[in-house]
Amino acid sequence: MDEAQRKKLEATTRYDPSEVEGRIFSEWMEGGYFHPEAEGTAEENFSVAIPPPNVTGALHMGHALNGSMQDALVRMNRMRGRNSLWILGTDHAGIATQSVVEKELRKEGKSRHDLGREAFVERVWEWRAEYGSRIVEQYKRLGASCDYERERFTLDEGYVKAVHRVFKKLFDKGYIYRDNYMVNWDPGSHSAISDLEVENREVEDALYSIDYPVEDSDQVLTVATVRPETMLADTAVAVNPDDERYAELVGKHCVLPLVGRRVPIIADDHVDVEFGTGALKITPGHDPNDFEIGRKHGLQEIGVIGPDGRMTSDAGEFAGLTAAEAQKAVVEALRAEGRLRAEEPYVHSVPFSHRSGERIEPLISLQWFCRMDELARPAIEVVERDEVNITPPQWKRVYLDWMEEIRPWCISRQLWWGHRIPVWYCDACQETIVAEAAPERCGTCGGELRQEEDVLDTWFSSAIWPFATLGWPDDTPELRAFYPTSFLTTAREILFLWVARMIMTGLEFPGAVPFRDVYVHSVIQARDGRRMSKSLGTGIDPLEEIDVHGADALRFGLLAMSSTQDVRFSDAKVEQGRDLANKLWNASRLILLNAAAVEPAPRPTCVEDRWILSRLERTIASVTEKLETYDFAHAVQEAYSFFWRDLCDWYLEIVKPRLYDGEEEVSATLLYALERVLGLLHPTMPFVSEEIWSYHPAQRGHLAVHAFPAADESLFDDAAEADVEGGIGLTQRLRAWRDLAGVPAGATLPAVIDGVEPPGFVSRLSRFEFDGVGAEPVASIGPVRVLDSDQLDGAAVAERLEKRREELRAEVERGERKLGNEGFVAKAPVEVVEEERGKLERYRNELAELS
RNA sequence: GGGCGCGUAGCUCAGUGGGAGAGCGCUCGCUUCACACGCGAGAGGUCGCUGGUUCGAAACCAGCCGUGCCCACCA
Repeated sequence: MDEAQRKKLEATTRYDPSEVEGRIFSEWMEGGYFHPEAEGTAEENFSVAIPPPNVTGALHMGHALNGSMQDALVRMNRMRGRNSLWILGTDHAGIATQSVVEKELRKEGKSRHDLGREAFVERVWEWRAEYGSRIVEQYKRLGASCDYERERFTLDEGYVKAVHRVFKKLFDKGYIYRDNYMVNWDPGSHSAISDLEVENREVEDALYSIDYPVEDSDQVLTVATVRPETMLADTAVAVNPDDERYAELVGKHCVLPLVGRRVPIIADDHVDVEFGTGALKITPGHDPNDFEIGRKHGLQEIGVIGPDGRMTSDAGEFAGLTAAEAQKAVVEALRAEGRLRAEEPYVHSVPFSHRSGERIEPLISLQWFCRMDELARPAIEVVERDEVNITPPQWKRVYLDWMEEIRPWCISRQLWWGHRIPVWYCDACQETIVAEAAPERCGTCGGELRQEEDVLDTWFSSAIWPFATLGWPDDTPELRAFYPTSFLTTAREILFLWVARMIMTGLEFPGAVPFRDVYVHSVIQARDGRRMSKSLGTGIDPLEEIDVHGADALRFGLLAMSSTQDVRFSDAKVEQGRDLANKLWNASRLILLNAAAVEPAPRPTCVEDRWILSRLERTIASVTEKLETYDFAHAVQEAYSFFWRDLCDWYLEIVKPRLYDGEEEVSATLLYALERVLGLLHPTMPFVSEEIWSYHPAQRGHLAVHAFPAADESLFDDAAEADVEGGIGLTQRLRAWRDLAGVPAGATLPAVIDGVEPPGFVSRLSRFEFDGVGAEPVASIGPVRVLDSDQLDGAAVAERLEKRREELRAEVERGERKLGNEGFVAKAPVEVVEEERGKLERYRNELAELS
């Protein structure tokens, strides 16, 4: 510490994160600490792949929490000397990014179709060049020690190569195929989306009952539906095979009202006898269940609603109407024909697009699919065998259940922004070519080729993130040094969407699990318990919290509030973090400005020294263990409590006289403790710990690459802990007695010791002189006999005394009752009974003294 | 319909069988030479309800009530 530093330390009584954080971060970057060489093996090294945020994204609390946890472990391992890589990058986020740019175009009065595909995609790249680094910069504000030199993007050149390789391989294995199939059509993004991008919401609709006349009879079959407009595409009516009411109708036909088409009456056990009339209209073209039934029975598939959400020409007179308009018109027409039997309100759950928010239109369309069964099997096994460990453990079951039920994945999207599917068609000879790189001409007939228009689901590329970012499919040094990665932290909502798929592709391609541990972190809710969401306006901006309280405060707060359950955002916890940073700063000022010039080392000379060293080392052991097991909430709270309570409230107060005296032993011990506390806290509070470290006499380089403390068990000392904790307890009782007896805060009271001498600090911290003479004892607190003096108010003392007697009587009564219970004495463990006896005796003795 | 959580001090949350805890808030006292983002001392909980297991339950079991999330093709 030079003179300028000393002056600054003396003058700065308040830690100011805004002055520190930018400067410290630049120093880290200049040091190149976050950019490890690709050396060694994945076994020796430590690596984490960040869940890539959307390139359109802004840092939200989920990122901030997840980032704080990853950074804590990455920093801890880096400090331990392991070659540590935290790979960072962004996801091209097909629909989200395309929408942002389309919105921009709309402001200019244009659509993407005005530009054409090529120009539009060019435009999205421009957008990305301008705005795509926002979230990366925000991770820097958080202090995340990612390797910013190895930043990746899911559409960059090498990544495209990896995606094509995966597509080709899966196609060659027969997993990827093209089919006309029922998909979730999102009219908002004009694309198919996967099951996982659909959310069901409760909606109040009307349930219509419609009479379908049975051919050559005066009977009618009444069907119930919430979507009467789809009756135009009905190709059957189904009843349950066991339903006796309709047994003789099966095999006959109905005649569709309005349409006039003959449709068969079929039997299928999907039909619920109890529901409505027990007759179900079958619309294979517009309902997922009906689609399955239709395929099973070989029914015709008619589509009356098009991709634009409007009725097609097959809808006859209703063609051109939107589905909603058609619904009204069809209902009116049915009413007019007297076919509408009933209409009643009906609440049911309806699929909506998670992407655009619009109601999903189930449609049959030509899409690319990936069969999942073969990929899922090994991914199930590695989790069953705990080769991939999921914490908290209840998520293992959830993962396995979902994987057992996995269905084909619709991987094509009707978008322009994304990985264009590497498939080419020859119109001349109808050949389909799947290739990793664009072929020149058709290999069969030499004809012109036309590339598939669709792009891949964004999650298709995210699924290979842990190895594609390391250079796969090439055999790169990075891949050898950092794959498999060490662990993954994630929000539970992407357990299926992303985590499961990474495990599947990891096993299929590099041939090893992508990570050994998956930690599913808690969800931080808004202050009022609702979800944090942009649309609800309930989001809390982490950047604002960083601006106001500092990154360390936010990191501490988020970790502290993130127990395994879901938890509401707590300003108090962030403020607790802010206060801790300030307390660290000020306690460090006390030590650094007063310590003698000595080497930091444990140099205990008395019981208090042995006590604090024991507590320090035990805290290091415990906090470390909690960090390693992803118990971040308890880790930070325990570090807080050791530092604030034990070190500041007690030890620093105890040793101040020795410190001011320039005593070398206590200086060495304090500098040692400070060095270790800074190291211990650095993974969770990197900025303030790094800043303070720059003033520490042992500082030879940055704390970010200084050794993380390993607990020194030789300093554990049960006897010293017991002695000092006894002294602390006595001090607290003495202080409480003074307060309740109305003694002025500054007064020193005379007393004598009758019994075991307490540790030396008790007298000073409680402001009692233990060598008082002459006066009568008026109170007894442990071994301390308080002597009468003119600073005491007799009435208050008497009142205090009586209160204590009351407490003791209650304690004695409690003890007697417990020990009088024969069952307790006979069945409880001996040590528990002995402890009770000891306590009872102490309370009886004290009560006797006071009477 | 199935699954997983949660209900502990005014608030947000710890606490998995032996005397109810933390942070914030509140009350009282401290301009004590690191820190008022501070120091000291307090007040404040029939641990959702009802049964059960146990010498002993906030904790274990059952049921109920309340609440949140995930999954699911009953029109």
